Amino acid sequence: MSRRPARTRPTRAQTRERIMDGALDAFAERGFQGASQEDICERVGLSRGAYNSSFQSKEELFFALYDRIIERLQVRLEASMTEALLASGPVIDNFVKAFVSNYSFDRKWYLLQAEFRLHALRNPAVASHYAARQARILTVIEHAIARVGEQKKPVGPGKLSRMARLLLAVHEGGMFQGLLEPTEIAGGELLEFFGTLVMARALAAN
Amino acid sequence: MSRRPARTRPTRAQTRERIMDGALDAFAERGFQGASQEDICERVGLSRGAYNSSFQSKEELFFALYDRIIERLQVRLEASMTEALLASGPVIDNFVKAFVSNYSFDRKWYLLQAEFRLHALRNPAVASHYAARQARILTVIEHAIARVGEQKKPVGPGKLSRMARLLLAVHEGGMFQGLLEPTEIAGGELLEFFGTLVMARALAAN
DNA sequence: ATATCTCAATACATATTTGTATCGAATGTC
DNA sequence: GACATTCGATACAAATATGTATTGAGATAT
Repeated sequence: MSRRPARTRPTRAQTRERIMDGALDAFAERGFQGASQEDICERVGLSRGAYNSSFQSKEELFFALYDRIIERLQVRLEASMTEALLASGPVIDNFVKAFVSNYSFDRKWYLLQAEFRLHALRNPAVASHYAARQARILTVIEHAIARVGEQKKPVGPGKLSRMARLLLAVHEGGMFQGLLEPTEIAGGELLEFFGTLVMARALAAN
Repeated sequence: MSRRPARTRPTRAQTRERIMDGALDAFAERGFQGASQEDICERVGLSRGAYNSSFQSKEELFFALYDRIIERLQVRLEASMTEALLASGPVIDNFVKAFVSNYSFDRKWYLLQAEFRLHALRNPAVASHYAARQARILTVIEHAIARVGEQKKPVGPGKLSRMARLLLAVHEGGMFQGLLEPTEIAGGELLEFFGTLVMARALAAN
């Protein structure tokens, strides 16, 4: 009989996930450099042994964490984009709404993202990694914009790329300002402002 | 005879400045938390004694450094804005050009700014400080936009505020993307794209 | 069932950083 | 010119973080 005993010990992958959960909180609260191993571990009730056994270096943990976030983000973004484009109503509005509501990561996500950006700017190797990830997001946005444009007039590829980047830039900046001064301006407000007021015109006059 | 000997020792203010110079480099390269006292000091040939004698804490140094940068920035921005508005040619173009060329801090400045933003988001006390500084920049931008708008139709205050924030957001995001992928997109490109193509329309249709 | 192996907790040694104290040189005052 | 004071360099001590080694419990194979 090879009946296995009920598994009591978590799998390797599970503890990795738990460490990453702790790291997300710790990084958000104290920053990448400020978060110590102990810091990360005690948030999820693990010891530094688990940490060092799961990750070779802090960099590796950081990458893994960022990849996990980006992948989830991309999936959600893709889904909501296509959905918005198929829905009824003004396609531009749907598009922006979908973007705001689904790509608006929360505070922790923003902090991690910002942290990773800084890291990328300082380290060329990380920069290419980040750029590759961003490229995937940009592609999703570009597709969406292109399909919005179809209903008016096709958008040239160069312009498409810049518009996608512009949208991303507005989103990042808007998120920050929304987090910094929640009473002054809401998180997605700038992006909606940009989308409805400005971007619609740009496409209309394309 | 009270003839003073030639001063050989730098003034307190001067050494403070030197420490801040070192801090700017160190923070840009290794981040706020990553930069050690030794790190900062040896870049400008001073000892930790000077550091601890000049600044009570790292926070204080950080604030001082940021304030110094923001003040210089504000002055330059104000000057170039009024100049651009008085110059001949399309006022919108002048405005954006002036903004891009004068408010485009270099890599180090961007890194410090980003670092400070993160710090602000994590610390409420710092957040209000940051917001106050940003408000000064926003005011400058708002004035400029208002004056641009005068030539078309007055811009409402609510819209003015959002446009100023939008401009700031685009600038920040554009700077980052330009620094991350210099071969893909130039530093001020997004902002110019935004300014000439999009913002002009928004104002025209105001 | 026994043996082997893996994973995670604990303990230990090391390195890095910071804060404090001390000391010498430069400055300004009387 | 002597004296008190300030500034900045050096030395010292404490705290914190990291990496490695060891150990015990759980899982897998024979």
